Amino acid sequence: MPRAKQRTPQLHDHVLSVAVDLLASEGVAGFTARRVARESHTSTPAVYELFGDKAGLVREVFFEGFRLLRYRLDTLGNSGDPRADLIRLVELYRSFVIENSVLAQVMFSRPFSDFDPALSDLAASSSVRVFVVERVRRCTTAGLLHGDETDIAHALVALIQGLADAENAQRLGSTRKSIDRRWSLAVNALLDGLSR
Amino acid sequence: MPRAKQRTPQLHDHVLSVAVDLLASEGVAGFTARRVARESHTSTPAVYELFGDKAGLVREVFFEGFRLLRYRLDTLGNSGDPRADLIRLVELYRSFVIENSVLAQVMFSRPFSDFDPALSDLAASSSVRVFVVERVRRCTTAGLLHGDETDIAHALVALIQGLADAENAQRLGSTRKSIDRRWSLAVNALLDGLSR
DNA sequence: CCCATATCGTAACGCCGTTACGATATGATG
DNA sequence: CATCATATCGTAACGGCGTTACGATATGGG
Repeated sequence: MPRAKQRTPQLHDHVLSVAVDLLASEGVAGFTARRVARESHTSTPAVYELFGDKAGLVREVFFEGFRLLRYRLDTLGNSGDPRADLIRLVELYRSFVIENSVLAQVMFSRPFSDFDPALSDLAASSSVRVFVVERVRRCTTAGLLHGDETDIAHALVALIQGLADAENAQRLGSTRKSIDRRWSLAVNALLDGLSR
Repeated sequence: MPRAKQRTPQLHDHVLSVAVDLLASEGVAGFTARRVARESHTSTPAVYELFGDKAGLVREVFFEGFRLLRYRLDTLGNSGDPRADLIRLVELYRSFVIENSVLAQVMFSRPFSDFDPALSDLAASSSVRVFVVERVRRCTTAGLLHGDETDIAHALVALIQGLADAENAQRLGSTRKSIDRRWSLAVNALLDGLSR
């Protein structure tokens, strides 16, 4: 028998964890398959056997991002005020995108011209939206919002995404105060407009 | 005296025009300095003398994008119904982003890990927002919207951007009908929420 | 002890961004 | 008219990337 295999699922997980860290620390430009391999103390062909190609590596980081966001959302409680809970959902979503800005780029933009999420990959993002839909439904059943929950969730998520992108690109304002004010204005206006 | 210069401002403009076309036709992955040079019937060092580096080339495409968007917006008339005009502004903005999706990526995402728009570059995007602010002001002075015009413009642009990104990524829905419905719901809800 | 073979990493290929540098063209000079 | 100085040009090089062919290697079975 030949030598024991080193390119195991364990190594896969280790490399993926290193990849997520490297992406956060070095940004999109520093994220190369060779670099990930070196940082993981393995060889480049090992990474290619484990992930197929660079797009495959990015895809798994993409999935990991949605998993992390979902974990964060799951910590949200239920205060009995569905609209206040929705506001806190927005704040959590915002803080995730701001704190993990490069990861969020991979999730919501396509900074690597390789990996273009196919429709099947988009299931990851819909798993997060399912969560939002559920919190929206609590508002509609309480009579605080009116309309289709999925449509409302799409609108809310799009607004959050647009605001977060603008904030990340320093397009939303120059002071923390003005940025906060615009977040609050936009989200409250959207919810107000949906409440009648 | 040495030979006549070929790397003139005229060549600069020609290369830029080729670059914009190449970006649209080949996407981010196919957009390389070498390729732009070849397509422009010139040499790679010529492109580098004219634009400094690849980031400089992308930066000029970025500016050109905002110029084109601004031209489109300038075609908007004044119907006497400021809110309806704002809706048409949204539709024009949307169609621009959808029709020029790769160009819009360069304007609003950072698909090239080189070029990171500095604060001075963001003046380009603010020139467009100034236009939006003006149309919002017509609503506020008519009593149709209430609040600071700049804040409202930021909220509206962020929503448009988020919806357009979602639509481009096929995240906003699977049918034209549902996508249109969500655009309409979101924009009208935001304006409704700002109208009191 | 030797061998078959699965597994490994070195090194190659073509492409990229970038630039050094030799080739070249052209007006000025003797 | 021949020579020269020099600004301008494009070829070709360098290192790094994604990707992979292939020779080296380790290890259980005969």
